[in-house]
Amino acid sequence: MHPPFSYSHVIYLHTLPISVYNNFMPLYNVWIEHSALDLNQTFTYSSESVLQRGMRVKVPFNHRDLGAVIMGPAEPSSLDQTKIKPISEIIDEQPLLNDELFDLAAYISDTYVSSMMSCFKTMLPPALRPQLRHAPIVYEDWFIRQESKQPLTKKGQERWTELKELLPMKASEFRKLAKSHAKTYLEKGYIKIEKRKKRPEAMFIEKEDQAVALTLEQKTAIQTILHSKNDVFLLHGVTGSGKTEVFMQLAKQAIDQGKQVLFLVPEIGLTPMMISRVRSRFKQNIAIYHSQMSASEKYHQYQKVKNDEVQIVVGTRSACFMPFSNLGLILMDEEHDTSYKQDSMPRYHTRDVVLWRGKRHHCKVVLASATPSLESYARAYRNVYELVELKHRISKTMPNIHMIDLREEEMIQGFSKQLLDAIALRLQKKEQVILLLNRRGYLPVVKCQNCQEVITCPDCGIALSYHKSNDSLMCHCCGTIYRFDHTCPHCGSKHFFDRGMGTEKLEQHIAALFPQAHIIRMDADSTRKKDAHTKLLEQFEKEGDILIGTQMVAKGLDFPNVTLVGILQADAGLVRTDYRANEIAYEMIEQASGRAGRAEKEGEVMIQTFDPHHYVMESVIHHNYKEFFAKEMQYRHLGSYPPYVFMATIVFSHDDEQKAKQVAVKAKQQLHDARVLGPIEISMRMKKKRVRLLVKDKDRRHLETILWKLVHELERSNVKMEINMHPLMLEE
DNA sequence: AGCACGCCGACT
DNA sequence: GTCGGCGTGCTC
Repeated sequence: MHPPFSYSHVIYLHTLPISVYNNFMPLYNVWIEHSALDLNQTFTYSSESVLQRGMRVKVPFNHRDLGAVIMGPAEPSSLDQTKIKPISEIIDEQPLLNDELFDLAAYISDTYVSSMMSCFKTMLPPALRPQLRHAPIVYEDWFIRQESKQPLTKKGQERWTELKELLPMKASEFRKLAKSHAKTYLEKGYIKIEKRKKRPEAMFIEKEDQAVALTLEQKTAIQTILHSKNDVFLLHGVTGSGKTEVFMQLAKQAIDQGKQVLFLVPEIGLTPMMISRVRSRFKQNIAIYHSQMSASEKYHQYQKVKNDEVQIVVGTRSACFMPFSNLGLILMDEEHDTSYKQDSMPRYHTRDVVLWRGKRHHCKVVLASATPSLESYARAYRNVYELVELKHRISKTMPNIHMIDLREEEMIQGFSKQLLDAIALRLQKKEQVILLLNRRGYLPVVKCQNCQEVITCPDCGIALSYHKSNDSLMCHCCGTIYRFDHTCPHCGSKHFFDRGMGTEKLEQHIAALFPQAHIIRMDADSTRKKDAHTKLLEQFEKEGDILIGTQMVAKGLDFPNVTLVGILQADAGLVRTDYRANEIAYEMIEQASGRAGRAEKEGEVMIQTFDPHHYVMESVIHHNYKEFFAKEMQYRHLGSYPPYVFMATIVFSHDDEQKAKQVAVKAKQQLHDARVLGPIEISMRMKKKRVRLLVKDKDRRHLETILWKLVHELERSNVKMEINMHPLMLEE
């Protein structure tokens, strides 16, 4: 029926109608969530509705619908108007992210050179991530009171006067109480059913926790923080000095002023216990957020904060993104802990996030640790942060530390006689012992078994790694390969490798030596099951004599009856396989020492070492962090490491190693105005060969700028590139 | 990633 | 002629 001319008209309508239509429709830029591509650019779509920044939508993208987040209105620019498609679905009626969180996403994207979408995904609880339509909300029936004139039996009327006071109540609970009456009340209209969102309450081990009297030192610390004109504090308190109590009192102050508090704890086995302590102090006013919670629990806690139902949030890393409206204080416990840095994109550090939020909310931020990170202490040293110190234990005495010089000691199955005697003494006194075994470095380090000399790179100052395939030594910092002649340059010995001893083997030995003792082993193997960590510790507290384990027994434990801590291979961490090796070694030994003698009984620490005069050991003996700091800063200065420079690693991965290397070399050329080390080959992951560059720059902004430029220029390459800004470890 | 497009060989 | 093999390239 169509006349000939209308045929061409139809074609016209099919090729250009959208542009005609779009002249009347507002345009929006959106960020798209793509399963494979890390799209770090906005795309323009049209919509009839008025949309706000931070709302989630669905958009057609290359023949399918994808989740996206609105950035804001777009100008009808030079972009080919015919390409613009309409938004297919609007998910949120209100923006999911408020202005502050949106700006925070932009800050993280900027400083960690990662896409905006990856930031959104990290900041939101799993249930609200862009690709999902709805949060998994579980409903349950509740009974609500209602007026009714319908007659009841005498008995029914009597029960009703009692029961009506309890409403509203969960239907299942009411039925238990009212039995058959429930049905009658419902039929006669005295109650009605309402569907309510189920509120999953996490399981907690309730421990009574009450405010305790403060020491003068604690009081002074609190007063300093409250009345200082500064906003950021580094609370350096020795182990057992009562930092937590200082936190609690500061938090209470802020809450009493009607403000919100964020209390961050590291992600370790003890996290649930620490959280329950804070919870028992603050009761109903609290939201809890940590990695072991389910998606629906996280969602619920997130909503509580968003609806202003709580005044304090306690949680691990991801809790730093909670949607606060009126933040008055941020507390970050154990600020040196590596679990505060995310190990996937965006590789943000929680410390940076809380400093940013603190500034935004004009609130105080307290970073605390017995062993602060070198970066934080350096900032305190330069008065960027105000240093507040707790130098004394509540129990008054720090544990005595004995170095056991293994060069002069006879060893029995990995234990020196001195240590064995000390253990026997404690067992006799019915006191408890913790034995810490260092994990050896993950790279095969070449260490002379005769004189303990470690072969290091003359340029980078870190230990060389042995590569079996070509019987050579390689520096994993700069990539230089050295010949290995199997002779110690120091003493001429030819014995280089030793067989390390695992926790399991040591447990067997100690069990054979002390057959009557109850020994509990804690390592990656024995704590794999859910809650195994908590159970093992409860068991130890109740009936254990000896707790033996890897670094996880060094952190946060607070058992009053532990009077001896033995560190078996203290030197393992002193080998510089990484620029932070000594910092980690110091932290571990100092933290482990802190587990001894926390109450009235005096504590003792025994450290087995081949190198008792190493500066890490000497600083530990005197519990002298400042001494360690000064020495370590010299090393960082000489080797050009943080905090003297800003660093980033770039990992290139591909099936073909040569291809990855080619792109890395190209990248290195582009980064010519920074100091670039590598490329070096690193361990494979996901069946891909990987190659790494290390970039150093004195100017943080400059480093960010050149890396962003690199990202844009290598976007089209088929070699995957991952940037780790301010890495805490070089090897992955 | 996916999905379309395109260019070639095999087959009703 | 046309069905389907998979290499290439793009996604508002």
